[in-house]
Amino acid sequence: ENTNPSSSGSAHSAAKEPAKGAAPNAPRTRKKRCPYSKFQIRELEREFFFNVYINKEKRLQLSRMLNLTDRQVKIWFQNRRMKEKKLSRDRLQYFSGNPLL
Amino acid sequence: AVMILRSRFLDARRKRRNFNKQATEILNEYFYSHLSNPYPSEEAKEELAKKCGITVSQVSNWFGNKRIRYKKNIGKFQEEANIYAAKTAVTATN
DNA sequence: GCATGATAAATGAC
DNA sequence: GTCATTTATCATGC
Repeated sequence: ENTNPSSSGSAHSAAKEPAKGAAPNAPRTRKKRCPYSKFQIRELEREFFFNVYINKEKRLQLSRMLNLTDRQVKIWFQNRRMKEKKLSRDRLQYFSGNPLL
Repeated sequence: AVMILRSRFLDARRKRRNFNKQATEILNEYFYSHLSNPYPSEEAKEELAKKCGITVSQVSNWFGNKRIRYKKNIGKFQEEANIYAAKTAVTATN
């Protein structure tokens, strides 16, 4: 369904700098958020279930398979760990209210 | 039984419910009275959450959304800003 | 139909 | 690494 909009440059995807070296001012444009496809999410979740922390080799392998950058996979795992922590907090708060236990 | 609670918990997360008028009032009061730096501390968030009857995460969400949407269209919030500016001005003089 | 709350990518401080 | 945040997107309320 979805792949990187920066699909053109395969190897080192030009995530940020569109202009060449010419631009004197570097107002490094923030990369637009692009939601990942169902397939990408499934594979990331699968690996996350295996190991909450991913090593560099699996990260590179996964990034190639999913057409994501190494950095994107790394960030995804960081965000996913934060999500897990928040889920735990919310669960605790929700069930601590003794809904009907 | 546990499954019911679990599903209820999952449902309750993405089903959006508007905050009551009173909570929105409190949040807006804080936001517009700290417009130069609308970043409540963790302690302030907890106090706001308690007063509004919502969670700290919900307070963070509200301020995040408010900051970006205010910045993106200040004109649209001008009327609202004036209302709360006047309101806080009154409380300040008292 | 937008307003609004929650979540998902992406950045930066530390 | 965590974590608060920015931003766009999603899902719902009305």
